[in-house]
Amino acid sequence: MDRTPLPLGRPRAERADAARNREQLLAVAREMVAELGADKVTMDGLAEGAGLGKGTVYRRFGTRAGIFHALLDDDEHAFQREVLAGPPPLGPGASPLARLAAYGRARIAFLTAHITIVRSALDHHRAVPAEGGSAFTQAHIRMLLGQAGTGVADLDSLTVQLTSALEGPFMIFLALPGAGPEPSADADAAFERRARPLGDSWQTLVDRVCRGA
Amino acid sequence: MDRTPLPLGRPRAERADAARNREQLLAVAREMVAELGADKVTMDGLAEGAGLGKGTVYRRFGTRAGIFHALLDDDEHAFQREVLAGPPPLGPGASPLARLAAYGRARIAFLTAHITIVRSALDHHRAVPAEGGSAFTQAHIRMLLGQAGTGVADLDSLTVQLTSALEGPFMIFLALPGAGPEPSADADAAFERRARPLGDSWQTLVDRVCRGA
DNA sequence: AGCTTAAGCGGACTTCACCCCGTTTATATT
DNA sequence: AATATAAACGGGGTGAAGTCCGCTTAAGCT
Repeated sequence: MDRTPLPLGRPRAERADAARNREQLLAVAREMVAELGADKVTMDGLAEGAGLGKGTVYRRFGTRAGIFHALLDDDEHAFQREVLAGPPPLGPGASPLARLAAYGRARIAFLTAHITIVRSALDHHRAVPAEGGSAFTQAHIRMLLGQAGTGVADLDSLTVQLTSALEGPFMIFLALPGAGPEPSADADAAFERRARPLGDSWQTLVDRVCRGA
Repeated sequence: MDRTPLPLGRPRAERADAARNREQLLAVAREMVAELGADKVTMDGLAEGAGLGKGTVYRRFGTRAGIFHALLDDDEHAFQREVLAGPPPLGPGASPLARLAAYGRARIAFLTAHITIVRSALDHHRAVPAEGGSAFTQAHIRMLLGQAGTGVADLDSLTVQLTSALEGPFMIFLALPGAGPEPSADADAAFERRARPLGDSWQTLVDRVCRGA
């Protein structure tokens, strides 16, 4: 008889201890980020804090950036769900241009809220769209531009540039106000204050870019 | 008598040995970049290759990124001179919009030509406009936008976003074709092929953004 | 020419990301 | 329940960035 209790085809389910350890590591990581700031989180420290070996941390997350990527993952998925199936104008139903504007504002809010982790999740050894949230941003912008009928011939290049315009400021071009690595309420507040102007500016940008042909 | 052979007021001139060593280090660095690729250049290796101590390398350049920054410096200055005092449309004389377009194309060419070093010159611990070439890009774009009379209220935010749109792709958003760290003629060629479309796209972008009011 | 001193120098040291591989263990099978 | 096996684990090892601090020396002074 062939009663495989697991989905066929898949090589194997995740082992129970592995799952438990991943949760444990993420919990400890979250705690360390809150307590010490993201860039005080070391692989050794995380392993020790979780009572596990360093090798285990690497098996789970592959790289330091991977930890922060995982930390972001839940929120990122919720965000993407809103975009793909939520109410308009962020979700489907509104005009492409309206969705583009709404996406920018929402993304800016998301990045602002997660700024320290977003920065730590950058893997300096590989280009960003490879795996990160920017891949989604890029794909979504690309789709909306296509629907909007901008009259632009080379949508690929435009997409890359708009993605940069949207996410670049957070990744590299905007100095963190506090400059210090510790999480500071002041820094957060100052960053919030920048979020709205950037959102407005994004709106202007896409309005004008799409008003072509 | 008071015949100071050195500029007064300045604390002290650079010592001769220091200058000699800096040249030496830069020469060795250039050689290592050409021979091994930028990310095989280590501080230890550089020091040893130059026959100097590691402390000296750090005194001169402060950080690994500093080396590449210094390597870029000459060309960067030449580039800036062209922009500030060269012939139009890159230099002064043309309309702001024409200069903006020309600047983008020129900057893309510059970044393309220096791509590996540009990437190595990124300091992941501080935001880019702080010291790098992007500060100049940002200032220049800001000035031209002001002159162009775009009708946009918040030029600061727009400037940050356009700077990101221009330089972001090279810094982080564009995967290097070869993916390998060694300098490959193929990778360079593939990168060149992306430069022109990006330039065209930049032209469209600024055309449309400025055609506002 | 000798003296003073601040700048320059060097390399041991620390910290951290990431690798490796022998050992342990959860799970499926019998 | 016993066994087989692939996955998970752990922690020592490696390479590189960046720091420290006592020694050396170039450059100005008398």
